[in-house]
Amino acid sequence: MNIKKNITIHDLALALNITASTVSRALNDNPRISDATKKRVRLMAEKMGYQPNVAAANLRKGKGNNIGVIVPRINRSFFSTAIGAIEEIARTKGYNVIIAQTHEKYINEVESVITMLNARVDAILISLSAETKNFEHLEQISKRRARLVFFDRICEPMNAPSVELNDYRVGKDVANHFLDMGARKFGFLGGPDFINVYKNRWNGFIETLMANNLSNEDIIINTKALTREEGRNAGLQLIENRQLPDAVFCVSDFAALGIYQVLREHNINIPEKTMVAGVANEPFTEFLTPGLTSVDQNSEAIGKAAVNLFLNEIEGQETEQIRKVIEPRLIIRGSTLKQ
Amino acid sequence: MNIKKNITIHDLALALNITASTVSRALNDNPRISDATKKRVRLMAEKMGYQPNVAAANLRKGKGNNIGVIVPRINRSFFSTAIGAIEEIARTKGYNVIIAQTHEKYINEVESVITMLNARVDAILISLSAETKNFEHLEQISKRRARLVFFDRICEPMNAPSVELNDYRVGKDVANHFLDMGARKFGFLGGPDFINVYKNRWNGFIETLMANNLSNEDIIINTKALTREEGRNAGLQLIENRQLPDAVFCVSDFAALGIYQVLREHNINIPEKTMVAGVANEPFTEFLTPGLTSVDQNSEAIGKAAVNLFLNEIEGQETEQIRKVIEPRLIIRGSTLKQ
DNA sequence: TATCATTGAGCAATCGATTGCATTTTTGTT
DNA sequence: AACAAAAATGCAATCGATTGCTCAATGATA
Repeated sequence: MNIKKNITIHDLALALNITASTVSRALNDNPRISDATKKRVRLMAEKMGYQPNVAAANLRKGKGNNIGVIVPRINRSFFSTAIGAIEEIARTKGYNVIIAQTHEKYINEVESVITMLNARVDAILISLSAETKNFEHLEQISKRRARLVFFDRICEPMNAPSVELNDYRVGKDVANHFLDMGARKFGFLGGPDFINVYKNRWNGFIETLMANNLSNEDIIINTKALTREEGRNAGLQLIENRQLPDAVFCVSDFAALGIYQVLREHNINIPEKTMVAGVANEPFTEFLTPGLTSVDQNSEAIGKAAVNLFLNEIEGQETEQIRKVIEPRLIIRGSTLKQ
Repeated sequence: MNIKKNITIHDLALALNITASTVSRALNDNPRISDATKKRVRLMAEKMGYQPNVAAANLRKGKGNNIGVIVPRINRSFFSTAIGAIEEIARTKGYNVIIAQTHEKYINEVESVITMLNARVDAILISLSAETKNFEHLEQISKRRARLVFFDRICEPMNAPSVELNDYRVGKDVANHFLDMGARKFGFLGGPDFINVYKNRWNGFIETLMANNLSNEDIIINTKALTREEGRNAGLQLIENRQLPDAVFCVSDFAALGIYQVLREHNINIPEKTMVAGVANEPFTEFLTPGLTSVDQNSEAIGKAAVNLFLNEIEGQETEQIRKVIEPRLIIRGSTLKQ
């Protein structure tokens, strides 16, 4: 027969002629247990192939060892890299990482939060969906004694621990770079204004222009999706304009790509005629010809910071600031390098 | 005070003046409970904000509602897309998806398997690490009453359900395409031979050439990592050769990229002088100039098939074949299109 | 009306680990 | 040698849901 029942601490106790409590304490390295006993227990556990029943422990302790991560889409370089970083750290601390994607739908976000809470996650690290404007589901989290950490797309009013990119500086750096390259007329392709990320990029961009007595009132296009397709539409709009801008800033690389392609199809030279810059430093940006100037979001650092915010919190290190800002890095490539 | 204890089925039972067993059965839609009672229970559960304690249920039932997914790296377009597909389906069926990455290390794979088993996953969907040659840890899975499904990087001898790309055809299609384009001398940059994926690509490639009375014995480079860096090294090796091949097939886009870049840096025209093709259809391949011919692995289909293999199995639909093969799609771009 | 199904619901044990409190054993002190 | 203090271990309740078995109520049938 190969259907051996799972070994429990009671089996170990029996074999060692001690009680289950002692076994439990020994395995948890409780100081009340002598080193000798601990050693015996561990040896026997090894020998009998003991594997703890996490569900039982969870039930008793009222918590699991899980961290939930909710993002719009997993197969976005930014998110998958952040998740990778999160997983790496979480695992060394004994946490499992449960993932969910919202596909930018509010309803999916709500459901994922509930499911994760039921699965007894100790924390939810979340990057909000584009649709999310109501936050009741997130308030459930603390009521159910789990932690909440925002990253990237945060909800400022909730005042929860959060990690965000310095998106203001994203806009500022790009604007300054454009100015350095001699641009005087600007285009801007932005996203929904209620998402902090997009709002801040816009602010950083426009305020820097204004500080230089310039503006780009005419050529602002706000889109909802920031896909390549939307980028193409925006590009067509630009071309229909009587006068092309010297430089266009897109808050997303994919949208930038759309513009980029339309411009090239219309034989409008990048960067000589119009410069283009995006955000995310997606892998493909490097390989366009010319390369697409973009802003690296330091996704790995963001992921790491997010888990660490949680880990520090439960380890009682309140010293850490509750709101972490990661600095972006402007990657200058051919699309903004005029000779 | 806001520290209300969690509502349990006992609280519901008390409020409804029935027993916890009845509540449990009602919530699980057990036919032994009348519709009237079910309705009352559900209403009260809603009203009191009842949320099940999954740990308790898991403990009692001896299983969780989790699916574990283990891959080399999450932030690879292929894997993140596959995981995305898995998550999407799993969630609709009430499963949580727990992820882990091995970074191609055997030891990480072993540890992840153990942790996941302890977390009571119902299944582990795995794409093996490049180092994995020993499979004891995987045998644990069935002993602990969980299912095992391989995808992409599989272990043939274990004869477990698996989903793989038709990698033989990958090699074959590329070879045929090269032949169509008039190539007669070939380079090949491959990976470790004990990984099914690489072996099959090689076989498909070489056997197609041989069927045409050609070979490429001279120019085979096997590497371990298949990174861009390794690709560059391989590219340099090619150039040092007295005679460049007409076409080079790299079993990975990143490695192909390395070769591609080195060739360009040495002003060797692609495709006129040498054609290059890769595998994975990474997003960047489309945006190189010229575009990099590659083979799409249909990662979404692979992910879907993997979960479904598991889901069908537990739903008792043994009709499905246990070994699924997904067809690749050759994407021809400029890097192999001679005028 | 008596009898037997049938249906609906309750009882109580169970899953395996944890933990407050009690008890036993050991060590140290005078 | 006697006893307090400290160290090590045991006892038993507990976490919340599930489930085999028993019991009660309702209805059908002769």
